[in-house]
Amino acid sequence: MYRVNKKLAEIFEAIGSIYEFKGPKERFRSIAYHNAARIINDLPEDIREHIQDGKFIKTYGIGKSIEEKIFEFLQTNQISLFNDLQKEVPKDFLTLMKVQGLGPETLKRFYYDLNLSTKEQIIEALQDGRILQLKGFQKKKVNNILSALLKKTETDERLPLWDAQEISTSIVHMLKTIPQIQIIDIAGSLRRQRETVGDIDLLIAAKARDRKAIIRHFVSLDEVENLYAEGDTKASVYFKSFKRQVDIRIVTEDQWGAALQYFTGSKAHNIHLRKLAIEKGFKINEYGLFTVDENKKIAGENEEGIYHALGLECIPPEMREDTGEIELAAEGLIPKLITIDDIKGDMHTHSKWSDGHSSIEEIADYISSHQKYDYIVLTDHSKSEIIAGGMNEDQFMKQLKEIKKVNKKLGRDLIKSGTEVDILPDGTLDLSDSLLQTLDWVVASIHSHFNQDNTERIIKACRNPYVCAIGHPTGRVLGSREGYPVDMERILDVAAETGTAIEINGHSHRMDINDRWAKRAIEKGVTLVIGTDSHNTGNYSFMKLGVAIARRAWCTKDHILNTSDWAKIEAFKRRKLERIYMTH
DNA sequence: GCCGTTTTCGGCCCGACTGTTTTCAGTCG
Repeated sequence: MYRVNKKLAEIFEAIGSIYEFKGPKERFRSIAYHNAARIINDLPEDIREHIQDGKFIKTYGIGKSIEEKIFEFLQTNQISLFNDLQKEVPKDFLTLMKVQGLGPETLKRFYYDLNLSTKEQIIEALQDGRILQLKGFQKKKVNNILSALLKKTETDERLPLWDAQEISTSIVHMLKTIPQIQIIDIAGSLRRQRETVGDIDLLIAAKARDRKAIIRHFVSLDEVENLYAEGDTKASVYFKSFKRQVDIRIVTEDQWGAALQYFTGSKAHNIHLRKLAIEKGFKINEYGLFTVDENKKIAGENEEGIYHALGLECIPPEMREDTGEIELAAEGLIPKLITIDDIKGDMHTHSKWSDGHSSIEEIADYISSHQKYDYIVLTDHSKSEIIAGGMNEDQFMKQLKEIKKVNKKLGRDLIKSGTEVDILPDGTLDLSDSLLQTLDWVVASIHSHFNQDNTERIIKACRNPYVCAIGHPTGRVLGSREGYPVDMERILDVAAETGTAIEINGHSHRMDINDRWAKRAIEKGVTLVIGTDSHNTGNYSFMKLGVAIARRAWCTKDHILNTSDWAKIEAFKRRKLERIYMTH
C-alpha cells in the first residue's frame, strides 16, 4: 500500500465522515468522498502514476471536484477543505467515529446538547449521568457506548489471507458439529481471496426453526469475548484468540445463492449489480431476485441463477470488484480462470543447501506423495546471501550431482536445478553466466541495498539472457514492509520486451506481485510464473495463494507458464535467448 | 459530489439489529 494513497484515502474517508456529521443534506456528498477513499485504497499503483498529461486518469466515482483535491494534496501535502471542515466538528471527532456503535448522529447530540468535544469529556459525562438526561439515551445505551469507549483499541490491521483462511477453517470446523446446519461456507473478502481480510463472514443454511439454536450455540462458544449483535438471522461476535470479528448469517436453503452472492460482495460489485437489476425491472436482496411489479421470485437458490436472470455469465468471486467484470459478463466473455489443478510444478523453493529445512531427497519424497507435480525447481540462494546460506558456483555444481542422483532414484526428472540469484547493487548478478547457463531455471531477486535504483537493477537483470524470471518483484512483506521503490510499469514493459517471466510469489507473507500488478502484466503480454518460495514442506501449499492472486488478476492457465509441461518451459527459455541475441 | 444514448437535473442499494420506542432512528455491513 502506497503511503500517498493511504494518506489521501484517510483524508477523504474523514471528509466523508464530517459531511455525515453535518447532516442529511450532505449525505450524498459524504458517500461520494467515502467512495473516493475506497477507490484510492484499491488503486494498483502509486496515485502519482495514475496521472497522465496533468490529469487524473478517468475513474468511475472520482469527478472534477475530488480530482482537484487530489492535485491540491500532491502539491501542498494538505487539503484546505479538510482543514476548514475539521473546525466544525468535535475535537476528537475522527477518533470517536471509529468507536463501535458511535455514529454522527450520536456525536452531534453530545456536541450540540452537552458541548462535549473530546473522548475524555464524553466518558466523564457517560459516567456521571449527564448523558442519561438526553432524550433517547437510557442505561443500556449509555453502558454500551461507555464499554466501547473504554475498551483497548482493537487491531484494525487487516489479516493476511493465509491467516484468515486458517482462522475461518477452524471456526467452520467448530460449527460443523452443530447438526442443524445444512450448509456452511465462507463469504466476504475471504471468499474473493483478497490479499488481506478484515472481518470473517460465514454463511449458513438451515431450516427457519433451527436458526435460534444455531445462533445460541455460536455466541456461546468459549472463544467468544464480545457479543456485538444477536438476532433471529445473524450474529456478530469478537473471537479473543483470533482477535477478530466474526459474523454469521443464516438463511434457508432456497435463499442460499442470493445470500452467498450478497455476502460475498464486493460492495461496489453488488451496488452495480443492483443498479443493473433495477434497469431490468428487478430488485435484488439477500433472499433472491424479484420482479419489481409483482414481487415474484425469479432466482435465489444458486448464484448462477442470479447472474443469468440479469443476462450475465456467472462471475467468479475473485473477479467481483466492479472493475469491468460485469460488462465482460454481459458480453459472455468471462475468462476461464486458472485453478490449482492446472499447476504442473513449483518454480521457487529452497532446500537445506541454502536456508531451507529439507534435503533434496526429503523434498522429492514429500512432493511425490503430496502433489501431482511434474517438476519442482530448487532455487537456492547465491553467495552474497550469507545469512541465508547462499552458495557459490562450486556448491551449485555439487548440488547438481545430488539432484541427478535423487532423480535417478525416483526414475523421473522431478527435481529441476535452479537458483534465486541475487541482483547486486549495480544490477549485475551474483553468479557467473556460465553457471546460470547450466541450470534449468534462474530466478533473479533483490534482497538488499534497497536505496539503489531498483528499477535499473531489475531491468539489467531482465537483459541477462539466462535470467528466466524476476522473483518477488516489489519486495514487500505483508503487514511489515512496504516494497522498495520501483517503477513496475517499466519493469513489465522490459519483461515483455525481453521475454522474461515475472513471478507471482505465493508465500503467505509476500504475495508479490499482487493481483493488480499481475493483471497489468498480462495486459502487457508478460508471462507469469507462480512459485511458493518454500523453505519447508508446510510451505508448498502457498501455491493456492499464488493461484488466488492469478485468479484475481483474471489469469487463465495460458497466462501462467508453470501450467505447462517442462518442454514448453524450455521453449520459453529458448525464445528469450533468441530475442536477446537478435537485438544484439 | 457523481453520473447520464431514456436524463445536464434529479436521482443515488438494501435490510438486520439494538435500544428506544408503540412505529422509529441510528448504526452497521
